[in-house]
Amino acid sequence: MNSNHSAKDQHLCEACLFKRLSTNFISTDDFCHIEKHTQQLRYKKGDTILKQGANTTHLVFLFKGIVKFEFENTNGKNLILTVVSAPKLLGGANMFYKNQNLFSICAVEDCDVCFIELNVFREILLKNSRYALMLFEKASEMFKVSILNFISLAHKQIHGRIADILIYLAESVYCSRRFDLSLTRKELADFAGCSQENVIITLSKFKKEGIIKMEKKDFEIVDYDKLLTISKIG
Amino acid sequence: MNSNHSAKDQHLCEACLFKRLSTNFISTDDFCHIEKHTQQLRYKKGDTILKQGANTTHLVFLFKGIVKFEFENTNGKNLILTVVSAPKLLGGANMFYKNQNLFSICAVEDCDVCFIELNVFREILLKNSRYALMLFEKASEMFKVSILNFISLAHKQIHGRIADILIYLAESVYCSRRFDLSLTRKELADFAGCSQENVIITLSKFKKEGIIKMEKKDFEIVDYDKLLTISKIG
DNA sequence: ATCGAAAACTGAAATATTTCATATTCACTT
DNA sequence: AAGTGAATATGAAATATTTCAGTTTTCGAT
Repeated sequence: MNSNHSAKDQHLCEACLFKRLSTNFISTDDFCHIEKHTQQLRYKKGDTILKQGANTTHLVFLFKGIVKFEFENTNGKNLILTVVSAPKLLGGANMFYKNQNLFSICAVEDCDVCFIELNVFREILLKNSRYALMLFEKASEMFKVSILNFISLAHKQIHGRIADILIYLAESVYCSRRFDLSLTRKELADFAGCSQENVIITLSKFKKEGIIKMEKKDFEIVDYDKLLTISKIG
Repeated sequence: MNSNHSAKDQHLCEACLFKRLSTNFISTDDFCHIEKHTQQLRYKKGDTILKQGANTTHLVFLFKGIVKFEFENTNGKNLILTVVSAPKLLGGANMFYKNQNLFSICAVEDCDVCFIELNVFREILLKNSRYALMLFEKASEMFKVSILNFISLAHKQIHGRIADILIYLAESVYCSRRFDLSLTRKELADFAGCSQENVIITLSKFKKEGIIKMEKKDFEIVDYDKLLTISKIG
């Protein structure tokens, strides 16, 4: 089932955003060292990129595609912690903690990623504290997003939570009020922490009230302000 | 109402855990530099130590007492993100992010804390990357706890959430199965993300079933295994 | 010691959410 | 082109949770 294979048409590191960002902080030599211990891979929609419970040995730079962070419960229930789109450095939360992956990272769209060896990366961080601090700021930013998700989940009802998710997807994942949703209704439910049926009912309601247009996977936020209001009142 | 005052009987830095931990990684000179830019303060139960929305200018080392991390919503609802007891370095999440406090930190027991100037601390981190990475690891650990809270909240019902909270308090805050709870029932509700009444009903149920003993603020976990089971099935 | 405000508690009604049963559509394989 | 399983959709019943109204208890300030 795991259909990744070394990408034939390798993206050149020259064009890579991560390289451009990094070489503002570290020497070209240091980046080359990272590059030597990096493997480029391609994943199909549905593939698992990092598996919950496995040892954290690599950092992942997502340079194309969309992934979900998914926590699988012992009783089979899933929870999606967040959804992010390229370009993004993944594993920030665990980046500096030698341990097991807290959650899985799965492709919800075809993805191209680079696997960077963590121990090599750590060496570079030790040599370049300014770089380390910059990356930690980025990780803190991700932490912030998680906290806000957490808050939404904790004291909003379904309408507010679904509104939050639609806003988040439009703002931070698809960067457009109209998008072709990569997630199933079930995955939306895992994201909102509710039942599938409740997602469907709520989306239908938003559609009836003219807040969104929705045709299968094709979504468009029509009344953004109303969505913000729903988010606010919870 | 803010009843903090410079502690008369200052704790000596010599005895401080934070100093002992730090000087494993940085020079005594560097630690003295931190010390010079540190202020020791005492807070009463109920006082706010760091205010949500204020600029993050200091790191806080809590060396005595218990605090809650509280997010205040626009519509007046509160959410407690976590509760931690001394000794602990607070502000790890925002530590390397020059910004506003995402949430308030309030004393739920009388607290003694040291305020450390963030810009001074940053300098030291830049000079001592090994120290920085060690602190990142600690911050990541806190992040992990938040994620697990988040998961509990997201797909457990009240029984499971209250069980989780009791386990957490016993294990990580009071370090004993019997404890004098510093939080009100309302605060427990803010922690569990539910109504006050629901907390009371659930605790009464646990008491009736012989899982806990509870007399006012005096709590004791009697049947720890049953609590674990409840936590597991959600 | 007393007063008043805040906290703890209880039961009933209202509301939100899940579960279950069933139908339809969609995507994909043969 | 037909068949299969997954995804989407809908309504009703069961369950969980909140809200409300009212009572008792606790705790700190005077």
